[in-house]
Amino acid sequence: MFTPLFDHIQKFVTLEPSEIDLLQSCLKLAKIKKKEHLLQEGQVCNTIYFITKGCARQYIINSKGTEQTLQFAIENWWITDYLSYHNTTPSHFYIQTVENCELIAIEKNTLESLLIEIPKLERYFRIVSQKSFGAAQMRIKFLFTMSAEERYHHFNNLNPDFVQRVPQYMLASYLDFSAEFMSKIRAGKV
Amino acid sequence: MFTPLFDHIQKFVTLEPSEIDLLQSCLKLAKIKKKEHLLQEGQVCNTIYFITKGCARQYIINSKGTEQTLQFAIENWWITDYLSYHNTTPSHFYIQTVENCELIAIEKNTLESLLIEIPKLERYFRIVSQKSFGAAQMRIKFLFTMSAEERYHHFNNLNPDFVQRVPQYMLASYLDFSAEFMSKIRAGKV
DNA sequence: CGGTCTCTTGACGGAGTTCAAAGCTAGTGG
DNA sequence: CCACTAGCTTTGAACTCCGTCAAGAGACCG
Repeated sequence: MFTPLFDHIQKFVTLEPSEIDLLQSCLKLAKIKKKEHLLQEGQVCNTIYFITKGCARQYIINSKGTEQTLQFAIENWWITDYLSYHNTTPSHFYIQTVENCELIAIEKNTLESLLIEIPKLERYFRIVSQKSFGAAQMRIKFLFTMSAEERYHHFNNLNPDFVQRVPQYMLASYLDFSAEFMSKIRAGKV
Repeated sequence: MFTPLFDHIQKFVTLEPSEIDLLQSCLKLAKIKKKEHLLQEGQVCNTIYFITKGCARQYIINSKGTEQTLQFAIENWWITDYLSYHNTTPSHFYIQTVENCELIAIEKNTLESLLIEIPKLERYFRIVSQKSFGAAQMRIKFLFTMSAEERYHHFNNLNPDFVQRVPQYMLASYLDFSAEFMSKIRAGKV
């Protein structure tokens, strides 16, 4: 039941059986229904989440009252607000499940102990977060250089299966255009 | 001469004197003139840079042939292309000095050895890159929710001293609008 | 089924781009 | 130390991509 996480970790570091046992004893699997919140804006984030099944997203509510999705997380992705987590400051974001999810939630206290007991995890999270940062840079590049239509087609090509899983208005906001415009792109009326 | 880096590291982890000696023996300070490139698009990135003096930026050239700055790095910031670095793939970015710089360049080989010799550095880089990732998320939030004029004023308020240091067209592209439009914002003609 | 989300369509408007030309500034070499 | 030049900034007019609004059509879930 924790195997997706162990598999993911073993891609980057090799844990001893004893370390796996220790880690396992600290983990809890949670089943969360669709549309539930893992984090609310204004709340201090002190948990990190690893999705083993389903899909979650990080979003904000803009000045017009519309939700805008900043990030999706699917199987084998971590999701949290690292700024709020590290600085113990109120979060600017909501984190919400998009589908019924199974996920591993690790509290800050637990994680801090684990990182001390199993220093290899420092390496694991270092590599994972450097890659995430790299991916965020690429995301900004695409937002900068592509038109709305190009972003849509590009995303569709890279994630043909994922597109089915989320409502179109969420994807539209992730790609930074309106749901109406997305509809026109899909209809070829643009 | 390496003190800015040691100071920065000691904010997050405490190194033993022997570790400091080892680290020091592996570092080289480089003086780089303004407008020189540390990384070219298409090249595999196998160096990370810590700025001790000056300013550098990561940028791309868009389809119209215009440079667009994705990130600035000033004193006490790391800059590199982590995706190219980790995957050994050609970079999508240029990295270039904006001012005359003094920086510490660490090759991938050297860094990998250092991380093994001084495991605390794993922790240091984990924390730094998680914070960077958090900052990238905030950047995307601002790009999504603010108008061009709001982004300009917001950036000016947060970095009043920095704005003087870079040409306006670089800052305009970083904030994702044209140099001409920036000029109009500054003149209050918008 | 009934109501609430979600998606579509068209008309209109506006924030920001593009282009071209002129004005300014700073660095460089004589 | 001045003059020249290349790079940077400003300005205005025309244009365009995409947002907003409003209304209707589906689709899904209880």
